[in-house]
Amino acid sequence: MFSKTCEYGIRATIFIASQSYQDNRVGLKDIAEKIDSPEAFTAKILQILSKSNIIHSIKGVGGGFEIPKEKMSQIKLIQIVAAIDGDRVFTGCGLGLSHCSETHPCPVHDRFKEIRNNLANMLENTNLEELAMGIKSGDTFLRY
Amino acid sequence: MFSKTCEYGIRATIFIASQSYQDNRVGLKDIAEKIDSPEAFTAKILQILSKSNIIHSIKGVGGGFEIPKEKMSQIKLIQIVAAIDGDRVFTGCGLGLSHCSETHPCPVHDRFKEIRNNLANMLENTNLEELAMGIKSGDTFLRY
DNA sequence: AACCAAATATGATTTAAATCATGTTTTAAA
DNA sequence: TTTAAAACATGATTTAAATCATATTTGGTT
Repeated sequence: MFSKTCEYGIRATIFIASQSYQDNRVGLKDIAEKIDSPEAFTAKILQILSKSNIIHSIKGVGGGFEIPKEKMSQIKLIQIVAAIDGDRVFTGCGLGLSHCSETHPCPVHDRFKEIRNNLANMLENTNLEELAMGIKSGDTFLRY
Repeated sequence: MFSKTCEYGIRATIFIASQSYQDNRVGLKDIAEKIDSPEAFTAKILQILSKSNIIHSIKGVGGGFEIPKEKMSQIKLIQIVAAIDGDRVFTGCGLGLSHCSETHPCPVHDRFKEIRNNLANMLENTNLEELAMGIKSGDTFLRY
C-alpha cells in the first residue's frame, strides 16, 4: 500500500507526537529504536518530514524533533503520506495504466475508485493526536 | 497496491478472457502487445496463472492461452491476486509491523482493516466475465 | 573561543522487484 | 519423421527502493 519510507515516516511521526504530548523532545537514535527502523534511513525520512513542516527539528546539543501540542490535532495522516509517497496512492491506476481516467478507464476503474476514496477519507479524517493517544495509553504499538 | 507482476497478470487474464469469449485462443506475443507489457516477463506470469489453473495453456503449433467460457463467471479477481501476490494485500500491516494483530495492533489497525475488507470484498465479488465484457464492448481498456 | 552533541547533506552500497536472454519441450502440420 | 511454432524453464541483468556510510553544519555549554 505505502512505501516502507512512508511506513517508517508515519511511525516516526506518531512516536514524536506521543513524546511531544508530554513535552519530551526526542532524538534520531531514540526514534529509530522505538519504531524499530534503520537509523540512517530514518534520518532521511525525518528530513523530509521536517521540510514538509510536519515535524519541527532543533539542531545542536539538546536538539531533536518535536511537534507542537496544539498542531497535533490539525495534522492528518494524509499530509504525511502525501509528503512522502505523493498522490500515487490516490490517483494511480489499480492495473498500472499510465493514462487511466474517467474517459479512458481500466476494467476496474470504478471499483478501485471507491476503495481509494475510502482510503483517502480515512487518511483525511485521522489526526496525529488520536494516534498518539493509543501509543501513550499502551493500546497500540509502533514496533513488532 | 499490487505488484506490477500482479497488474500485468490481471490485465493478461482479462484480455485472454475477452478473446476466449469469442472462441479465440491467443498467444504470448499477442497478449503482451495488447496489454502493453514486456513479453518475456509476461511469459513468466502466464506460467504462474497456468499452474494456478486460472488460465489454460496449449503447447505446440496453434497453441496459446484460453479460458473456458463456462469458467469465466466463476473466476474472481481475488484468485488472480492471491496466486501472484499472496495474501500480503489482505493481511499485511498498514505500517509495516511484522506482528500486527488484534492483540498487538498498530495505531491504524482498525482503520486499515476496514479498507482492506472493502478491497477483499470487491475482489471476491468481481468476476472475469464482467471485466471481459467491458473490453469487448470498448468501454474499458487494457493499455495506456 | 573551543568543543561536543545533535541535525543535515550527499553519495555509495545492497537488496528485491522487474526485465531480459537463451535454451528445452511439446505438438500440429507438411 | 522432420520442421516450425508455440509454451515452459532457468538463469542473468537491470532498475529502483531501501539501506549504509561519511562528512558538514548548527547551536548550546564550558
